[in-house]
Amino acid sequence: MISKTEFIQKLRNSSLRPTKQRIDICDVLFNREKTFHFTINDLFNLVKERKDQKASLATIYNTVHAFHKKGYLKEIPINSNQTYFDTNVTDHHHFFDVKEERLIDLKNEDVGPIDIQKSIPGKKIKSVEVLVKLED
Amino acid sequence: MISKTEFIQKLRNSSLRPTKQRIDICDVLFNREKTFHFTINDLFNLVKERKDQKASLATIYNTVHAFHKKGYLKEIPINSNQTYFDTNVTDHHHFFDVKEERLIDLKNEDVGPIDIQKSIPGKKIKSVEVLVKLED
DNA sequence: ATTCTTCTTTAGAATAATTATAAAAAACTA
DNA sequence: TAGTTTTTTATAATTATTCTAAAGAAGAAT
Repeated sequence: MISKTEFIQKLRNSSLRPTKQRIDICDVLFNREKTFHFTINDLFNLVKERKDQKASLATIYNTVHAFHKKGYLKEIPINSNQTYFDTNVTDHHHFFDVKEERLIDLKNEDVGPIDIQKSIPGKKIKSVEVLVKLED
Repeated sequence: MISKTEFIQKLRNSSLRPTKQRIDICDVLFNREKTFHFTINDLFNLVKERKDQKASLATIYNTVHAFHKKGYLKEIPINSNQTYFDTNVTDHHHFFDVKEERLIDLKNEDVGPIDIQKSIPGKKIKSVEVLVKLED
């Protein structure tokens, strides 16, 4: 359970003003047992459900982008009509159930080390992500 | 160099009528030394450049979807404003240069075997794709 | 060839995710 | 409290993609 004060601290440390909306979004995103996957729309609805506060869709977009930029959220590379984000920013991979449009975490240990034996001059590797598509 | 007749054959075998537009798109897509990555817009422009024939944007969409469904094109899982396709339908992976928005093939051999040590009940693996993001 | 049926193309409208805008509100500073 | 900067917000703009329905092309039957 992360306190409001902690969120305020963290936001300040990231030079993001701790607005009511941002604190609320933090609470929805990071006060959970497990990390989770969401779309902008998911998050918009989750925030809307709360009685205390609401945030406009534009704010959800702004905040998610700000958090992503700061490294508090990870974008999951899949082709979908909506962009998926992940509160698990550690190095890991995903299953994607194409039929149900559902993402499932895949731990690094469940994939084993991936050794990229090719390099591109002048470029370095930023991330290595595995996407495993599932079917019935 | 693949002949028009061959394209017509292949289209017929796939129960796709060999229209002028489809044959032209085949020529643009498959009559090349190397496989390549493209967006709908790229393809639209490539077809437009040709003097002999032009195809509407809707036809480009229709055809790409049809070819994808038949397994002649592969969709590359990345988050971009546009969807990328690949004429290389063999099992392989990609580098994505985020800055230049450029895709580069990564052979299976350059990645080594990927062993997914987790399974989801009732589901089987359809594909395993690695995306390596590059930065400067 | 001619007619009939089915599939395809096409322009344009519709949809939907995302981004841009600019004024009002909130947060910070002095 | 007044002044400055950042943020929120409603709304408009943008853009990739899908839908629609009419015209055109391809294939089949005669």
